[in-house]
Amino acid sequence: MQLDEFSNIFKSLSEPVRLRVMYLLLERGELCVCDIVSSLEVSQSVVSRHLAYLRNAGLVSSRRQGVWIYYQLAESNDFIRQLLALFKQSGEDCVTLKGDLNRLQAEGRESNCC
Amino acid sequence: MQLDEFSNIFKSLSEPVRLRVMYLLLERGELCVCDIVSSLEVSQSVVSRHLAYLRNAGLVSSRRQGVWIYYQLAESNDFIRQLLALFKQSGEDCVTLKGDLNRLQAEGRESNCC
DNA sequence: GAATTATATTCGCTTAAGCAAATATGTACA
DNA sequence: TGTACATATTTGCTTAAGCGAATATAATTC
Repeated sequence: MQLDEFSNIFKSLSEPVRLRVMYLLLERGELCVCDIVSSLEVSQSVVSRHLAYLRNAGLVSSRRQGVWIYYQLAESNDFIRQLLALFKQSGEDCVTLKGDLNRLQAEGRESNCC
Repeated sequence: MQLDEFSNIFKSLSEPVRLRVMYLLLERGELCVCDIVSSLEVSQSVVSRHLAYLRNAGLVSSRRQGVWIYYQLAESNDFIRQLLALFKQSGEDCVTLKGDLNRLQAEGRESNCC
């Protein structure tokens, strides 16, 4: 890994909404945009732009299934994997991240999309 | 750790000059500003501003000794320690980071400051 | 206390990155 | 074909963050 790669990864993770998205994907594996939107309680266009950012950065990948687009963590090198594992573990104590996860699970039961 | 703390740490590490400074400190423990300046080959004011940024972020601390100000890594929590350890390890393969370190060692022998 | 050196900070400027609102694209289904 | 829905992208704007050049501060030495 070269210097720009390190800084790009850290920059990708320096934005709160992107961190929240990454945490959900770390915990849940694969999610469609509408689930992320309602879990984070952030506007659709904001979520979409940050997903595009993460995709360009190579941190997530997406697949289309009908109308829905599912995002998941991209395959990545040792550094990124370990970094994300560390973040996942340390995120346990984070109120916001846990809240997102709870909202996701709550809405999963009575989902109106996907 | 809460969400802002995560994002602030990542933002601090998202800038190439700051990453280079952090790597030198990880490898060498304690350095004065003039050593960092000549090792990175970046202007004094740029280095100084990034050091201030890192200090505000709580990632480094400094002590004065006469005219010189020495910087070192600050004490920090598990997340930061592990993150930096991972970065240090992965930085082994980075041309720029290794170059900085080499220049630091070379100039150490015939140092004109500190 | 004046000159020198190391470091920090300010000023003026430019570029990147964020948001909200609006619009476009692509799929499904009648 | 047309309407509806999920998602992406564009536009216009504002704010944050970077830089170089210049200036300020603080310690040292003469």
